[in-house]
This record gives sequence, C-alpha cells and structure tokens, in this order.
Amino acid sequence: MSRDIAQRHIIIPALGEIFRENGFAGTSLAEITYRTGLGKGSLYHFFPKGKKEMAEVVLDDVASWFEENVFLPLLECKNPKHGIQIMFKAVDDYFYSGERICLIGAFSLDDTRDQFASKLNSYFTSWNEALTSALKRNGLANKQAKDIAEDVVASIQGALVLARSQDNPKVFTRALKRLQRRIETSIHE
Amino acid sequence: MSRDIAQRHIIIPALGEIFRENGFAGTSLAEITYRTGLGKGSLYHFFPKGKKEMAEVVLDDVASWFEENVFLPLLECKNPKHGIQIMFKAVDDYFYSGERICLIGAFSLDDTRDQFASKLNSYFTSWNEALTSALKRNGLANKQAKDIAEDVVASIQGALVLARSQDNPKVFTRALKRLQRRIETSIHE
DNA sequence: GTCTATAGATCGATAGAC
DNA sequence: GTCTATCGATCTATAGAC
Repeated sequence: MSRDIAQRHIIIPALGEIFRENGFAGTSLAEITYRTGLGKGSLYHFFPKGKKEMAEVVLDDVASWFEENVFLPLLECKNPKHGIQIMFKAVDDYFYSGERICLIGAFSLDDTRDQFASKLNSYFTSWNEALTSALKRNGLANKQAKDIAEDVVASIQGALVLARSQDNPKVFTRALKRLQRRIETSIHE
Repeated sequence: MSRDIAQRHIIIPALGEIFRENGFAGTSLAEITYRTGLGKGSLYHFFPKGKKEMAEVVLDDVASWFEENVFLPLLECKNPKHGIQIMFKAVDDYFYSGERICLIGAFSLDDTRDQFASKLNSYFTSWNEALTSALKRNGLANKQAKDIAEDVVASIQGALVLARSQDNPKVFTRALKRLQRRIETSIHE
C-alpha cells in the first residue's frame, strides 16, 4: 500500500465523524483542517477532488464495514439465527448503542442524496437482501422474509432519528430489542 | 392579523420545501430569494433574525399541522380506532405517500438539532403520547401501548429515510400498511 | 415594504515556496 | 508531502434609496 493510501486511511474515521456531526453541506474544509491537523495542501494532495471525494471515501468505508461485519455474517453464517444475532450486536456496537447516527441515512434525506445516490441505495439494498436471505434460511417464506427485513432495516434508521431528536439513546436500544423479539416470534411460529 | 404576519404565512410553505430539499446548512438566502421572489430586504423585514427565524417558523407550522391533523384526532376521537385510522391517512397525505421527507427528522440528524432541540423533541414526544393514549383507550396496557407507539413513530421515520435512499416511495406505503396491520393485530388479541 | 448595493466573513479550491 | 497565501465565488446580514 502506498504511503498516500495509507495516510488517507488514517484520517477517514475522523472525516466520518465530522460529516456525521455537520452533514455534508455543513462541513467546511476549515473544520476538516482543524480536526485532522492537516492543511488544505495536504488534504487536496490526498483527495484531489476535494470535499466530495472525502465523503465518497467515507461512504465506501462505512459500506465495507457493514459488508464485513453485518452482510457477510447474514449471508454466510451456517446457523442463520446466529447470523441475525451477529447483526444486532454489530449494529448496536456500530451506532454506539444509539449515540451515533447513520451517515448513509443522514445523507439520504436532503439533496445531498443526489450526489451519492448509488452508494446510498446499494447500502440499504445489500442490507435488505442479506437479512432477507438469513430469514429465508430460517424457514420463512420469501414474501414474509422480505417484509420483515424491510421492516427491520427501516426501524433501525427510524430509531436512530428518534433517539437523536429525544437526545435519548435508550430509544434505540429499546427498538433493537423489540426487533429481535419480533424476529424470534416470526421464526418460531 | 397584521399584513406582516399574513405575508409571512404566505411564504412559509415555500420555505418549508426549500429546507426539506437542501437541509438547514445547505439552504442559502440566495435560493430563498429566488424561490420566494422576495428580495433580501423583504425577507429580513418579515424575519429579522434571518435564516434561523425562518426555520423556526417553518418548524412551528409543521408542528401545528400535526397537532390539528394527527395528535388531536388521536387524543379526542370518540372511537380511538378511528383516530388511528385518521392518523395513518393524514401521515400518508402529509408525506405525499413517501415522496416527501420529514423536516423534523432531517433536522434531528446533524448538529442542526442543537439549534432547534426543543421543537424537534416536543414534536416526537407529542406524537408518541397521543398515539399511546389512543392505544390505551383501545384496551392496551400502558406498557404495550407505549411500546407500540414508539415503534410506529420510529418506523414511519425510518421508512421515509429508506424510501428516499431507494428513490422508491412504495417502501413508505408498504411500511404504513405493515404498521396498520400490526396495530390491528395487537388490539384484537 | 421592497429593492439594489455592498459590507465583512467564510466558502471550496489552487498556487507556489520549501 | 505540507505549509502559507490567496484567489474568486458565495455566504449572511445590513444600509439606504425609493
């Protein structure tokens, strides 16, 4: 790995948090300079296309984390019930039990979406498909599996919105428990 | 009503759509000038505190629409099952069956929240409490009513996020139907 | 009340020294 | 590679003519 790429990777987590806090339009290069400790010259050396490229790299980083820690376990776990357990644990960890928002969801709401449409779309599509697959391997019919998967993925997003607006992370953890119970019930009936 | 206040009310819906499309940080006075047809002089005449005051007035407008069309029916409808029906119809109408986002939800996700915290918080709290009340009057126990209400309010937000990210409003209408069925089932068991 | 003109700050991005 | 200096554009907000 070249030093450039290595250096890029070092600041990606910081970039992610800045975009989370301020949104895409609300994030300035001045703040990125301040928070990363890198001057604009360095930033443009690593990200020649500027702020948009920084966001793209962050979105790719989020997607690959979920690929590895959520979608793959759902798709490949030998015991699909265990795959779903892994998903809920990973989701709880990733969103700091409700104290962190979903960058993909946030970018989806305003016209920021149009600049990153395919990345945002494929994130949720992959999640939906992976969870549907795990549910079907648990014995659910195709239609019901799709129904529950969409419900779960949407509910997680909604719970993050609600937890933020109420400044109460427990809204999120309560939702996760509800969803786990709902899946358990569906599988066992 | 003074002419100032009347004139203010005329442009509030336009302001709302602009903030919905661009977010708070992404909305410029230049675009507001262009879309409303009012010069900056006029805008600052009606909203002396500028962009922030415009957003506050829009948020109040959203809140009062929901008070009248969603929360009050839930709280006061003689037949609480009918109140819930009214809620789902109003929600479907308000969000244009999934083609419109929730401004309150969008403002909640990034640091915009901190500027409007109490308005965002009370919107969701009121919704939650009104729906909980209707569910209890349908015979549900307090705990279960609170549980379902939080689930429904969060799921609606999440479905709006998902519908936008997938550019597919049907994700939203499917979610509304799921939630209606879920409530029906809870009440009748 | 509504406009134009513009202040003063900040924006994203670039240039060039080192 | 990283910095400082700076460009031109755009930002919010104000001033003042009408």
